[in-house]
Amino acid sequence: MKTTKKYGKKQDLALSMWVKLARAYATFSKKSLENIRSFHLTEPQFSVLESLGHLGSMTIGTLCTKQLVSGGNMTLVVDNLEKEGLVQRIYNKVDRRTITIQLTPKGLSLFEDIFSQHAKHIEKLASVLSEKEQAELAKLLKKLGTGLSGTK
Amino acid sequence: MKTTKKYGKKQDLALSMWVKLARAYATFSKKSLENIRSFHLTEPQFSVLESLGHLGSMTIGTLCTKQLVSGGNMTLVVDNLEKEGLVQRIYNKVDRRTITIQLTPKGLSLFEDIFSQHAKHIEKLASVLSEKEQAELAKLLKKLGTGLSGTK
DNA sequence: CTTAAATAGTTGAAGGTTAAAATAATTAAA
DNA sequence: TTTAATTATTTTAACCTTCAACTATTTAAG
Repeated sequence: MKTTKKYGKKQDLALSMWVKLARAYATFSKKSLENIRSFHLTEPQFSVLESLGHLGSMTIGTLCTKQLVSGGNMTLVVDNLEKEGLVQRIYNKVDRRTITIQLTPKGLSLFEDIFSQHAKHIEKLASVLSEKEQAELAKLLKKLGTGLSGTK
Repeated sequence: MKTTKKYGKKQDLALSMWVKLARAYATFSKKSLENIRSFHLTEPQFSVLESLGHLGSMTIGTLCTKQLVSGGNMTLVVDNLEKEGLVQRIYNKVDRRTITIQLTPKGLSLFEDIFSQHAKHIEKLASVLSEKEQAELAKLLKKLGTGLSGTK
């Protein structure tokens, strides 16, 4: 294993947990990405389509909040989706600072085509764990994630 | 919640688990990164120093395996660490295709300065969960990670 | 030995990522 | 109202990331 026991019991436990979280995420993410690439999309592009498809049109800023990324980043991802003709920018009349992103017909059609396939793929990957284990893992991850969000 | 229940019970469970894994990782990673940035290092630079400090000098290829990244990537990260005078390339005589990366005195000194601080920081973040929960989470994450590694 | 295949690392192109600075528009304060 | 502060998005610079093509070296086959 990576972390040699050198920092005391509590710290070793925390470091070990963090290493395993990072590795599990990296491995799962890589497998998921293989599937996404087969649709000729990048991971962040896919996530944006997913948000728009499931929740409807929203502003750049809202997309940033959902995906936990910076504004500069989202500008580029939306640019690239727009080049592909999958989304379009709608300039709002009410508040002219905001821009709403919506799926084009092509984008909506793609969304509908690929998401059930993708869900099947995720299910298959997760089946490394039993349903009970998945539920327990989800519970702990949620506690960790939400607990951290409030941290300084 | 993000995933609206539309894909059947098993798929919803898997999707929900995957969303929580991604969020917990993103949040923990962001908090950890704040600490790393205070040492004027990027995350991959920090990881390379960690490997070299804990495990000793190794080739570019071995670093790639440890960090699960591509060769082209590691070339750049090592370039940037070399510019900072933290590591150096050692051209091997035995097999002239390989290059060993080792810490400079400056790099070793930095490693020794920052790792106990970083371990404390990770411990603090992880303390959102009890020790028992951390152990349980680590166990499930390990099973997921190693189980996936063998998947097609 | 000579050629072919495999291995280690670098390079270049295309995207993603952040932080900081710059624009533009809205809201609040004096 | 005029000015100041805030909000939404874009731009830029620096770094990370992968994949595919390329160089150099080593190993294996004939």
